[in-house]
Amino acid sequence: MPKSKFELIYKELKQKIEGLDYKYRDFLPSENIMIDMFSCSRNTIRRAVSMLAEDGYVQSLHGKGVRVIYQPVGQNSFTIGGIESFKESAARNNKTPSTKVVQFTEIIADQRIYEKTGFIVGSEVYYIQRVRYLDGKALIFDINLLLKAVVPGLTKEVLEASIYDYLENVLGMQIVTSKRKMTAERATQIDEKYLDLNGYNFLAVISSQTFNSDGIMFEYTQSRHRPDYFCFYDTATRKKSP
Amino acid sequence: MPKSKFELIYKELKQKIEGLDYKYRDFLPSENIMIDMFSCSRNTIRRAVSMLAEDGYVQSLHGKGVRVIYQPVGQNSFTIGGIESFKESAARNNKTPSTKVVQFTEIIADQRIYEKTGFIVGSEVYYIQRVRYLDGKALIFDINLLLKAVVPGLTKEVLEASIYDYLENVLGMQIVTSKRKMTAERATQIDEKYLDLNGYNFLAVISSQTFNSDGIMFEYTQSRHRPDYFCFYDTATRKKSP
DNA sequence: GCCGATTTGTCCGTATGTATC
DNA sequence: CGATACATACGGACAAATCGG
Repeated sequence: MPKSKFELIYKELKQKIEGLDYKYRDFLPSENIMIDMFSCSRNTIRRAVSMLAEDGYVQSLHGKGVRVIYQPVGQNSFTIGGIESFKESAARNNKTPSTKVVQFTEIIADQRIYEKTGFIVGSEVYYIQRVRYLDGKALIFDINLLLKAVVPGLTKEVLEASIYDYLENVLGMQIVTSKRKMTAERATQIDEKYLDLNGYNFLAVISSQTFNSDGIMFEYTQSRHRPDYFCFYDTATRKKSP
Repeated sequence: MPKSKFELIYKELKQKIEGLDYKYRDFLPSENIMIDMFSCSRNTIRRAVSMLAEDGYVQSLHGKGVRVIYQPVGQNSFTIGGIESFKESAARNNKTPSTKVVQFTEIIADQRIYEKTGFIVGSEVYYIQRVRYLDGKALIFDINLLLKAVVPGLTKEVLEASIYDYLENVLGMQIVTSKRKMTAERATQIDEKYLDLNGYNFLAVISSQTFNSDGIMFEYTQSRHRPDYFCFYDTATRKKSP
């Protein structure tokens, strides 16, 4: 099942940039040249390039060309992309991840919950608290609220494994958009109870709403990370005026 | 000077969503209808809609329509994506901002600075430390490194006002892309010395690299925020596969 | 400073594919 | 099945910025 053309071009250019075929401050070949290289229309090239720009790999300069602004990462410089998921960061560091469910009940969303999560008042939701471990260290405290109507038959076993796998592979749901909010907060008594805080009295917190392919918000998650195991990346392009 | 067509359409749709003409879970008019509404081509509509999707305002559903996923927010917004200066964000929140320069020297980038900031070794850079006040409270500690070659004639007076104003309005420079990294860190002695921490012993930290319209990274900033005055928003759209 | 070549930016029209209902 | 809606792709036209002669 081949991907669409613009994705293939995007991927190829991205690999060439990461592989330093195109280096920091280089220009990409011009659009007309790439049209021949990839035998496609100009729009298709432009689409691939604009995706690279969103990723912070390149920057288009009117009348001049498309310049590479990607720099290979040292450990402290900037990588690309959003949040590193629990699973991904575990894999990258060769750590063994595990999960413990400490709370699993059902509640009805009231006004207070609506303001905090965005769930419409009266919705039946699952309320879940989980602790995430890396190599035996309790580093992340996760609070999940899931719309019961959208996620029927949720069990503790699923939660111990991966909600995400269950939604995609078992229920066939596609997750499309996710809105996130980053803050830094003082550790609560709950955090201290469950996490291995190693002297820290504060946490990096990501709160997020997730929308499925029906455009319905079905999940609210708050993920509370020990700060030394957390990092969040982003690329912004300036817009003309509000 | 009128903006481009897709921007006007984007803006109008955005306002209608914010004004609740199109509400959460509504569908936008179909593309064909909007083609008539705005008398334009399909591509132009699609471009405006995809920008709204990037902002987390709508979500396109193949074969069904474009659904609104915007919900009006509570009071605490700092930035909803995009690059925004301290002054701009203060103005938007109706606060009175001020700035004090506590350090302003020149240095040469060495290997250590390169790894931390991305400045090429040997570059001459200005090194600046500033304290930012909102309504008289010292809330943000900013460290700026600016490429001297790109920002000649920088003075303390400029720093007290706004670097971005100077760059954009005086030097006519356009800021295009910014890569950011968010972490939570323990407060240092410097932070404690200059900031009004109100009992907090940690900070929300944004480190960012900024690129100008020549595609050159000319600025590295680390912005250290008191956590209760900090919030960072982001919207992610799921990509198919790696 | 002007002109022309090159390059990216905006916009249009059309055709075809695919998902939903 | 057909109608509707979004997704991908193509090709062409003109504008705007840049650069070299």
